[in-house]
Amino acid sequence: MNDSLLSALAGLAAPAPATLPGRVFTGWTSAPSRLGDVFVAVTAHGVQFVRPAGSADEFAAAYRDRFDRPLRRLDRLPAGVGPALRGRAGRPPLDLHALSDFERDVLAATARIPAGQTRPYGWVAREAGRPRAVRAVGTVLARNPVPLLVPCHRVVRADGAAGDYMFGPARKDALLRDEGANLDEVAALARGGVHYLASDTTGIVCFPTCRDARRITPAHRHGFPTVAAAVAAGYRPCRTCRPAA
DNA sequence: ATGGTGACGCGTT
DNA sequence: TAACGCGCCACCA
Repeated sequence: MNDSLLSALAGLAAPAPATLPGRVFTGWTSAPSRLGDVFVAVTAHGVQFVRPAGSADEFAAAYRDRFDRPLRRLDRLPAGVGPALRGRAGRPPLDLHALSDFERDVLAATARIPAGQTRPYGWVAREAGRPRAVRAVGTVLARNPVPLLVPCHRVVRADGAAGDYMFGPARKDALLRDEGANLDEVAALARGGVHYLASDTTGIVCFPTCRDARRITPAHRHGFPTVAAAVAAGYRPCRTCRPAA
């Protein structure tokens, strides 16, 4: 994930003035993405929504009802949005001012998951500073206003299953495979009760999709069902993927 | 040992 | 306010 997205999310941590939502100009357009053509709503601050193609009429009606103003059709997206939607490195500005602090924290944590890697819902909850709000994280991600731009498809269930996805579980799986995620290996490990991998040369334990875990030489690789078990065996949690302590 | 069930938990509407 | 949800874990058969 690129730094500009992270800083954009961080910058939004401060609540916007209450008057802002009604004053911000909004337009929409359609754009090609990794999920096919999508509807994209944009304000002066950045992308506000990414939704399935065909959402325009419904969105425009809701917008008129709420703000008493027509929704303008745009002929182009802000710089960086198109490439980011198509899965290339981009610098998509985001407008998430309408979200709660919790929602922003959840999306910011999700944005830190590298392409091709996955993290459990519980990991996002902990990273967002609410370790027990696991189910609330699921609620937030189910309504992620900017899928793809904030990669909620990289958040999976703790038991190794993919979990649900707003565009369908099959799409979630396809997106992850397209990013090079080692889903088959992860599934095979999970079947054996292994959810973490450790290296006896570095003494570090990782999530199986962590780039560091994937470079562990087979002879030095050890599987564990929990981080606690790995720690008890003398390993410490990876600083990159931060598995639960 | 694997799969189903319920209590639990939390932020939001 | 009570009910809801992209979850999690202990417990059971």
